Amino acid sequence: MSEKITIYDIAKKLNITAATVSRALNNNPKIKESTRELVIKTAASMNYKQNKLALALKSGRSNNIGVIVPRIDSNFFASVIRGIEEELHPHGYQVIICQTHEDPKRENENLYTLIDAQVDGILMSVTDITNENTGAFHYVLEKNVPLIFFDRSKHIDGVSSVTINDFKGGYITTKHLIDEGCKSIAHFSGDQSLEIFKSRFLGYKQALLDNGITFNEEYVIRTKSSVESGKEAVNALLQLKTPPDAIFSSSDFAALGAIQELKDKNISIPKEFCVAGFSNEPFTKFMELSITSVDQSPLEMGKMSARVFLEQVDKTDTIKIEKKVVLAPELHIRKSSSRSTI
Amino acid sequence: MSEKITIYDIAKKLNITAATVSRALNNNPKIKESTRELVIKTAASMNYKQNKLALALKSGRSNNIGVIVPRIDSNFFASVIRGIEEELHPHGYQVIICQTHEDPKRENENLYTLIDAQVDGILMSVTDITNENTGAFHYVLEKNVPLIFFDRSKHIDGVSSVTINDFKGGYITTKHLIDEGCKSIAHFSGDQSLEIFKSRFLGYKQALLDNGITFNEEYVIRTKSSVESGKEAVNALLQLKTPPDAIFSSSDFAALGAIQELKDKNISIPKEFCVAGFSNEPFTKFMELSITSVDQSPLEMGKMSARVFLEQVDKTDTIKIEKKVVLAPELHIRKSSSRSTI
DNA sequence: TGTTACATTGCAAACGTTTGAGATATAAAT
DNA sequence: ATTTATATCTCAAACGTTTGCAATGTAACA
Repeated sequence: MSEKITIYDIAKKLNITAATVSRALNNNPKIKESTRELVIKTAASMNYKQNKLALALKSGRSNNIGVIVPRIDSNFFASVIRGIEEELHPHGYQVIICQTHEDPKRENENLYTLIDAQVDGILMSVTDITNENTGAFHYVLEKNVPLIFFDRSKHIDGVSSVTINDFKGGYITTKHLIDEGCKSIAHFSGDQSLEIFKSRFLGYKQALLDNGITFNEEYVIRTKSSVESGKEAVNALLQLKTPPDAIFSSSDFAALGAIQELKDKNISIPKEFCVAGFSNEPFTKFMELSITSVDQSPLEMGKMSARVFLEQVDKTDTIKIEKKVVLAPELHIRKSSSRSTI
Repeated sequence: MSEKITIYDIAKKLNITAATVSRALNNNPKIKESTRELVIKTAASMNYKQNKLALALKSGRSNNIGVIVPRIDSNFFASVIRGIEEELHPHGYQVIICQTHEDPKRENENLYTLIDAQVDGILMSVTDITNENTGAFHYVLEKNVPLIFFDRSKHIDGVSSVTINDFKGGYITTKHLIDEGCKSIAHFSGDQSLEIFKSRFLGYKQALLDNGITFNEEYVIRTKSSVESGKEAVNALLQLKTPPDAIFSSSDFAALGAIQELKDKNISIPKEFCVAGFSNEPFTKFMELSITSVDQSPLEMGKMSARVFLEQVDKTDTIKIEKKVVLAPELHIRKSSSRSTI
């Protein structure tokens, strides 16, 4: 049943050689038009399909690209992947996805596996920037496989990245809270070994300074990206001698947790307390008390990463162009921080 | 820089043949222990990496599996993919993802592309069951590549599937609404050419009949899975001579739209009107007025699909085992339909 | 010493394609 | 008629593995 037919089968049928068949199918100009047509026609009639694996082995290119993310079931990463897939699909690339679950070991393992599987490029979001074991990354670079970071990046020579301006995201959000009349603004931060969280924090801090508000170390709390974590954090804040009157959270989930807890304590939002999140998760705009949040345009980020990859691939120049694309964050102001419109 | 080293390089260095190297590395018992150790050691020292493409060409197995979904940036599909990836990763499979955007043409194209890329199996959610052009599916089956449907399935001989019991999902949800005292229950349905929507509708209908409520054709509205569509639909319902007092929606998004519109019209939920959705999207439990919804356990569905694939692969028996796994839906009762707890 | 058995290793084909270099044929130019 | 150029095609190697079969070596046994 369904035996694989190769260019040899076509060649035998037409009494020509496999090389001619190959050239005919690849539109090589050295082939006479009439034979080309004949080959193409009989190839079709014999239901010939090119063996991609053989081609990959011969050419060394698999037409696969690898994408590594912490996890795929998050709106942000799923959207980025969608962008990547949509941009690369027309170019004949298939997308292989890997998850790290925030584990540097898994990250390394995925990198090695992808390279060993001969992918033509790797697009990834780093899990832990402090991980000094950059062996896997250099393994990628040695093999001359384009490597592109998106969102969570790491400074490595010759590696391009597509990120958003997290500093600005933190800045404009904090500024917005100040403009709404908030006097003491707290901050929920993620793991600051990741540059995105560091930058959001610095943007927050700078906005405070620029507006004459003294920075208070006590107001910065390390949270995880979960509702529960947000609840715990806001409770810690409320037990301070001088609790804040606003929160800029690096996570929409933590922001939601804070809001739920504040409501439980009958603290009115946004009148007494304002909250803003980050990522523009779908639920933030669905809530009755919709949540102000920073949009990271994940779809665009994915497409842009893919485009950077396309520029990079095929450039066999040893002079790698290191491209740094920085997208602009967009603050979506909603009820959780809109005192003016009430 | 970084020349590819092959088993021939190792062989040359040790003055043995490549075949021996290959066997040594693959733990073939015909190789003397001492040479095996020697080979392994020098392979490591030379930084040898097996060429997966060559292996794939030789064996005909790529160690890739394809996953086709309508779109990846939906919580449900992303979670299924996560489940698939986590189950298959330990077995050395990589996951290639493709999107159809509900377009049967794209679906066919993806099927052909994946087969041509020599994947070892295809796990997919169908876009349109009425699509009579089953050529691509048979192409897959001819090649003897395991094909497994998840969630949205299609009846094809020899194809396994992993779904949830949508009929039951529709039934228990409707029954729940009846138990809460709702007398006239409307239904938002998706494209009934898809079995999942047909089944949910039938479950809904059956529950009505079993409880002495006459089925009313007017109460069934075809919606898209969007907030906007839900708003339009509920408005249509409210303009009927005898509007319903509850909605069982096949989409959480449409359910949300309905709720927003009902609130706008000052109709109290759940006192005057109950709403229940389907899919258990994250936002349903985050809302202040949390939304009752049917959980489809996507993670479990993904893992189960992967397991079915693993059972199927390697079974070169022409007798294909056609396995139909049906998971149980779980109703998460929340505020939007809980009159009793108020 | 010759035979047998067994453990190791080598040889070469196979997977299906691409591609540089050589071969043949055809036509044009001298 | 001989050379030159060009168009078209064939040969064979290469990509890096795996694997059936043959070959070698060694030890035991008769």
